[in-house]
Amino acid sequence: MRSQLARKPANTYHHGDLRDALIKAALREAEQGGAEAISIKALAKQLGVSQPAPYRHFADREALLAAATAEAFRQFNVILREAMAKPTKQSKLSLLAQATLEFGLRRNGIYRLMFASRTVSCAVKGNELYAATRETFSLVIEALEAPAIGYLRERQALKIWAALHGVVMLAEQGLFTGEAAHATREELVEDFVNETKAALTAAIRATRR
Amino acid sequence: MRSQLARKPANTYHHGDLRDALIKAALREAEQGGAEAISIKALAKQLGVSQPAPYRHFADREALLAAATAEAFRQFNVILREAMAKPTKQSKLSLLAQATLEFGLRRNGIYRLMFASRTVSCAVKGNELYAATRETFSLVIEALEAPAIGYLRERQALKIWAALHGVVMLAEQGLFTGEAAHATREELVEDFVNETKAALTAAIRATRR
DNA sequence: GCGCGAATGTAATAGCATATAACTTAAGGC
DNA sequence: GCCTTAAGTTATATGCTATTACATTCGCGC
Repeated sequence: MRSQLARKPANTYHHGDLRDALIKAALREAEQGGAEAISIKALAKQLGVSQPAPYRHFADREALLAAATAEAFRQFNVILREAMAKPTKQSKLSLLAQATLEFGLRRNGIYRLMFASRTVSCAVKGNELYAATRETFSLVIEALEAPAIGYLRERQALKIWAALHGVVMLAEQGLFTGEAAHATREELVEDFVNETKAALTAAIRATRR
Repeated sequence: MRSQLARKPANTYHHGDLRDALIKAALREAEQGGAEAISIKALAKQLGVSQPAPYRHFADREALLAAATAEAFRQFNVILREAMAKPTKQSKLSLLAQATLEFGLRRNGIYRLMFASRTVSCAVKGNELYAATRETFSLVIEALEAPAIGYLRERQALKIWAALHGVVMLAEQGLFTGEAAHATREELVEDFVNETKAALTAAIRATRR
């Protein structure tokens, strides 16, 4: 098992860990230009193998994208977990929200790959991609720090996730310009976070009575 | 100026309105598979012209996508306007939200084209694409039916837009499954609408005092 | 350690898409 | 009516995906 980003040594026949190297390299490419920037041919050249070699590990380009997307979700999950564990006075939800915004903007190519519908929608139960996305959802629920009340907690998790996702997408597309620029992305995110907290405490109070 | 979806008649040399026909045909393709489904070559074949013919009207594929995206935004704007004009007891904001959700899901290929970052982010001031997206934003502001209070109205418009966009995207990717499925997309959207209204009335009350 | 099957990589090639260059046809102003 | 120019055509270069047939190595049973 060799270093995962390495080219194949010139005098060897087998790369050693091509599958993993392809995924890593694909993510590196996606960092800049999203899914479109991922070319099987280019990756093969980078890694020093012939063009068809990747097809030994992935049925087609879609399969590689799916694997790379799953890996991206896992990396995202790690970042969210770390963010929530940060020792600070801020709530877990606020930390998760800020981390999501930062990831979505600073690593936008990868973020776009993750939500490039075509790929994610091929996530089926039992899939590694399915598992990774479900874990993200679990982390959002965890960030709410609220007890289960019917499915209200799940509902709030979905809402805040959707809101965060929307902010990232619109921001990336330069729709925060003109008059709209007077609200920063961070402000909007904090608004959503506070509304979520308010809705949760209200619901909890309601059930106590 | 001939019918815009028509093929070129076999015995003529000029198509007559190829530019427009290309945009319309591109949107028809995008309806199914988003931006990726748009192929210059395929469009040319459909319209009965040679492959390079489209390049007389668009510098490259990106330019065609940008034009198609602008047209999609204009069609979207028309739909939003019609929805808000519907005679009903519901608020304009609620109508706009429902229309957005429906458009985003039922015509998802086109919706994805519209927000395929690569394209939208090339919207520059003075651009037709820029104009179309700004008009969408204006419609959201209009839907709020609220007076201008600093930039608070714009901020709420951005928030609800982002939230709606997020719901559409997550829903399309099948993330409303499992426990999450207990909240329908329509419910989430209505939640966001109500929170927006509440925030606005609160802000208006605050300034009156 | 030897042999053999499975895994992995290569060379050659087909097919499709973007894009450019050089040439042709039609339209419209003067 | 001529002549510029917009619009379309044929031919072609380049790049990507994917398949087929062939070559090499790994590792496991013996």
